[in-house]
Amino acid sequence: MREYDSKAIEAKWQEVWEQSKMFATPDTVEGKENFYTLVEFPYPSGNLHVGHWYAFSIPDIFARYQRMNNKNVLFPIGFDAFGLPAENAAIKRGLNPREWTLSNMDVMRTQLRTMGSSFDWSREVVTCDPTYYRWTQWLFLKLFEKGLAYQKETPANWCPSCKTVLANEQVVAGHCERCDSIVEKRLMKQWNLKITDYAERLLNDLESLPWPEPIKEAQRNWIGRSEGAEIDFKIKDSDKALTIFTTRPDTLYGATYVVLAPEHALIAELATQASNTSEISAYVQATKNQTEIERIAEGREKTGVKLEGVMAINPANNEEIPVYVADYVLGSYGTGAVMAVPAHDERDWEFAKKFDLPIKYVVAPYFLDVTENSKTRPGVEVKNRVIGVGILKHWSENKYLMLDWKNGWTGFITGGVEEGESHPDTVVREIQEETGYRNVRFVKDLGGPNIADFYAPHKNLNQHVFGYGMYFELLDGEQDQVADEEKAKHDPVWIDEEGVLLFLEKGAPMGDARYSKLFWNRLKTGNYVWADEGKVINSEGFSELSTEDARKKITDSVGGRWVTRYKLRDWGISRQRYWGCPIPVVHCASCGPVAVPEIELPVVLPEIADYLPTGEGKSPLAKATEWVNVTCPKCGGAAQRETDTLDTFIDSSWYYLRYADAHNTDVFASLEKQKQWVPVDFYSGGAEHTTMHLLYSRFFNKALFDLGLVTESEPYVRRMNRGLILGPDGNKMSKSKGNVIDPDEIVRNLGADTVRIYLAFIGPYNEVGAYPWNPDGVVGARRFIERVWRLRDRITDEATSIELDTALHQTIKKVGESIDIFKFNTGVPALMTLLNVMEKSAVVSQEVYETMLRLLAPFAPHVSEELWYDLGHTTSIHLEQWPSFDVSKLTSGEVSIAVQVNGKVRGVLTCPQGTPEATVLALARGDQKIAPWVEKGSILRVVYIPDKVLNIVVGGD
RNA sequence: GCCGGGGUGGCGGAAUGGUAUACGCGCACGACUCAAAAUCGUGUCUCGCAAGGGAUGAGGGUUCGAGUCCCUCCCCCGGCACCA
Repeated sequence: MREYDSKAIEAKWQEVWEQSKMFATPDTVEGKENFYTLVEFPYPSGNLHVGHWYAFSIPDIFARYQRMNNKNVLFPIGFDAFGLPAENAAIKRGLNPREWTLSNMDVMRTQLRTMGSSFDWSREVVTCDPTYYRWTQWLFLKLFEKGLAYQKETPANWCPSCKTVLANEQVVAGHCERCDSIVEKRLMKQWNLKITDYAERLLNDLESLPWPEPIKEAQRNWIGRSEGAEIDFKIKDSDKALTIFTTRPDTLYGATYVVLAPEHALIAELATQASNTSEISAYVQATKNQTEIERIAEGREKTGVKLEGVMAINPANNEEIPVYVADYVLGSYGTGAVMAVPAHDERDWEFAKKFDLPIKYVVAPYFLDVTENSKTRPGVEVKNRVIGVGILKHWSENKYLMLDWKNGWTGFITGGVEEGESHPDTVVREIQEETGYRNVRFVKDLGGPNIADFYAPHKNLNQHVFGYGMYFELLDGEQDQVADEEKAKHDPVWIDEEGVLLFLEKGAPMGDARYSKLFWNRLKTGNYVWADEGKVINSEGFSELSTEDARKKITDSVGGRWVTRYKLRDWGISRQRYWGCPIPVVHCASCGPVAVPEIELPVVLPEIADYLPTGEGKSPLAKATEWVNVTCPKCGGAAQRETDTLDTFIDSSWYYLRYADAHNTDVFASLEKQKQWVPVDFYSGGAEHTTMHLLYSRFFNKALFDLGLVTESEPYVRRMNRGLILGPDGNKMSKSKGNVIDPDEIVRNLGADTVRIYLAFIGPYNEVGAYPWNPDGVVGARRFIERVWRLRDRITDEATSIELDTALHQTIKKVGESIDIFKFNTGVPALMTLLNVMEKSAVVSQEVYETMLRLLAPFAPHVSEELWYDLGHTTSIHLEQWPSFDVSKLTSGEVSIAVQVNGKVRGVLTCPQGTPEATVLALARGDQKIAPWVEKGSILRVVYIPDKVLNIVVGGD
């Protein structure tokens, strides 16, 4: 047979499929279910890279598979064509952004075809085309009418290089996501969408979506729902009060100062009351002008200024506490003011340490012992005990003194505090009594109390213990005699630093071990903050309540309000750019912002000569004065068009709807067509869009749903984030590293089918992995196709072996399952394994070979088509049905059973399928390899997993 | 720091709690060839002559049986950056 010429074959079939419009999708097909497979559409950057191949050619396998399973599959494609790169090209190279974009799209269309992808090009959507953005504008106006789009003067992220505003989400660690410049803050009047109105629904509706849990979790965190209390703190000598938000009102008694965000509205008023007005305004001014990056560069060192002479009153205990302004409190979250509880919040702790503010402990770590031996016993007397826990260091070595109790317990030196005795005195006394050491120096307090409940068997008491930790150093080894009575109870042992925690965990009652460990960690790390739950202490009538219990009770007692807050902020959608969808609004001096009448849509983006931003934060469109100046649609007076354009995330928030009805000139998508296709059955895209595009799009869809414009409240049924293809060196591909793989070149040399097979094979597509491109590995994929090609010459009409038949049916099952769950990296190997069996078989029937070709067709569409026709068929293999497997042919009737003795495999028996346990056992005992192991003892138990494993448990002797 | 995902041969990776290392790459040897490439065949976790032992980041646990489930710890990758 002739050579496998991938280039000629692929060109030929791509042409045939295109001419015959094989993949144009009708809206309905008799007897077929509709199935909508969507891949995030590309930005027309100019060139397809390997990442695009991974993004589009792999879901193409899935689309083709669904078609062979009798589905009417919509697999559309288009371009997310508005965006900054076009504008940058215009500015830097003097090109026309539209022409730049359109010519890039032409190049990419050609490249996309070389994949052999089965896109329906007849529904192509291009967001910069007026026939598309007409509807983007129309939908924006619907949201505007509904009150979901509004203008707001807000501090915006300002990129001095792009001369444009960025969304919070587009700022990466203080830098512009696109150009990497340092981002500043600037006040601007901008359009926003009220996504926060939908926070609750966006969160709750995640519940029933069959998405991967990590994606749902990321959205939950992004929405950031938290419940807490709003509590008013009165200002002394003033009728004012400030409202703080806290998720931990249970720590109210520990609040020792209050902090306002620099943006807080009350600062101006309070500053006049303070004696250091100018210092305060200087600080506020300084933080305002600070860029995000400067805040980070500060190394997170806390800064702030006290409002001298201004005191707030803690409503819980009426204590007067100072008020600070500090930038570690954010104006955009909660109420922009917090109560600071340094004992139970890391940030407050740092700030309090720096400004020497009081620290008050109001939550005790609480440990309830749940181990069998020492959990509290019902009906047994409960005794309160205050104990001192002493960590004692050796006088010359890095070792610590611990007790090894005869009852199996372990721990530091501890002792009950007696009436009138100080905590350190207790521990010093215990050290002398229990170990005889005399010369001890108290070094520092390790805090407390930590509370624990456990059962003490030697006293037959339930102990309710308040533990206080202390650190001591031994001055020398001078030692008294220890009483015999003490010696009988425990041995003192010196444990080196690394061994301390291990020794504790070995035998201490769990409660004891955990609070002892806490004291140890405080000693080693200096971190005294307890931000977790526990028992409330030092809080008047609320002491001894669990923190959870105390939250609402303390809130109620001070007249606080229980509220729900979200991290999610409204979506800023104004962009001071040219190359975007014009916002269809006219600003009138007397009527305010007025919607452009529907009949005048689209507001067409005018051609302009100069694409540079004005530099004052206005879009270059502001320079198109003829376009800008219009009459007000409402009053007929002079008015100006809005010159900002829309965030491109708006364009991509509804494109999946347009694919369902791409050519409709009356509506953006008719309800009838929507019902046929929406929701999207499967949506594949990049992990970077988990919280941006994916959340925006869900919001947009829900808003349209409420307007009766769409039929589904969730747009995407199944979602998968794909991974990344790295360069051969294991790094992200980049021109500077010189590790970029050019797919065009590889397709030219090895063929599109080879690249598809290799990408499918490289790793699991259902996980967000990163897979290095291995140039040798690609050759393996090519070799596989060539072997399939060569095998064609060996096919005959004779019947094939049972062995081959079994392998075939197993492969049908395996490959289908692998595609269903997007683990193509197990499907391709299954095909390779089948090929290995076929090559070794004396006879390969045409039927078996053709079945194998059908399994291969979604992966390698060109070569399978070529071979299919070569075998005499006159219609495309891609119109064939996916083969079905026969359950009875999945095994050859013989199975190999692993025989284990005490869990270790000692031999393998080949038996007819369904052999009963007794027979297998008898065979095992008669097997000369297995028998000696069985005979080593008497059989205690036999576990038999039919057709798989026989485990013989042999006992003692 | 917080959140999420992972640690299995030389490499990419496979494995409903049931014979760990499928499949591919690489490597070694052999066949074909004057020779090479291509192709085909055999081998390839590790220690051991063998019988057998040991390995899925480390340590413990549950189980007849653990890469898989539970606990403690270490390390790597991705995302977010003071969210009260």
